[in-house]
Amino acid sequence: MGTTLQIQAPADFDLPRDVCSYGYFLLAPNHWDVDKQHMLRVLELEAGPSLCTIDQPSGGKVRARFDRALDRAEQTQARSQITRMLCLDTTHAEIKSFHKADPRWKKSGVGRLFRSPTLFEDVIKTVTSCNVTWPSTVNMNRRLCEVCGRKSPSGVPSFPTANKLARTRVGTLRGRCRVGYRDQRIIDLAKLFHKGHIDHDWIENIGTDDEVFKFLISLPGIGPYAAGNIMQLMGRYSRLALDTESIRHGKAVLNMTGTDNQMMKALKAHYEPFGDHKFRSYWFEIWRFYESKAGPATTWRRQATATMFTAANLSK
DNA sequence: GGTAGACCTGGACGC
DNA sequence: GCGTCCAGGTCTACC
Repeated sequence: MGTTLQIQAPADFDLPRDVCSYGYFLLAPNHWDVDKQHMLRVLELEAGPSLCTIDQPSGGKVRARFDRALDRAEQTQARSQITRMLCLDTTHAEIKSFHKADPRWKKSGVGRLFRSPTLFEDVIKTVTSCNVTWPSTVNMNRRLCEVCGRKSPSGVPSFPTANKLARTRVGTLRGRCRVGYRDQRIIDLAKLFHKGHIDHDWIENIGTDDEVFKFLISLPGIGPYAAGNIMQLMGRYSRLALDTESIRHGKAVLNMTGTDNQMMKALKAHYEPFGDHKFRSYWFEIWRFYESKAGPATTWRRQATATMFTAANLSK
């Protein structure tokens, strides 16, 4: 008999909307069940991995059902991981302050961005999203779980821990996980996390945005785009994560013109009025564009998006 | 400080 | 089916 947890959620939290708010909800080991409108994924806990089904049956508390019994310490750990994934610690008041800065999103209520249960997983997912198209990111994450993850009692693999990736061979990551030149960088990052060289409290809560950005770009495989993205995944929305997709958005949706450098400057100026919320304003514009092309995100299936979100398709 | 080229995978395309 | 081209962000060497 597995454990079931009931987790308090903010009054404005809406599971399907707030899970299907950022692309990582489509990356393994996350699995969004379109028919049942619930999330399945394996969480790495103290006594080993456990498959967890997360839903919000009556629109109130979040329910998490596990495929094995969890002791008290594991329950605390699971609550903390789920809270991070779903941004349950982002209060209604914080969302309202975002809507005050950018009222376009007040009606839909969006404001929380889905993320991983750990900062480490968010960092590795970001590295796998650099210099590749979305289908490759989907495949890399699937293979990382299949090759390096541990299986829950139900036989579903987890996302590999920092400890595991720190001990994985370069050849395994390149040959079997197909991460390409990112192999050594992933191992180096895993070692930094595993050896405790990343101060989670400082990076997530104490350091200023400028200090944290400077630190992130000093890490292997992390440049300005990746650092900006990791910052938003920590709830720091004051910086943009600009890439070629931003250029496409600027041209197609904001009617901007010019060279790439001019476009980057214009994009920064465009989102400046949103201050500390600028990443969210930028992101929900992009997300709205994707949904106009592919339907509501709550209906997206991982493999379908692997062909949907190619530059060729989006520019059509 | 700015720029060019290498890094690697997988999709698209032409033959 | 095979070969070629291209997209994608980071890193390093060079000016």
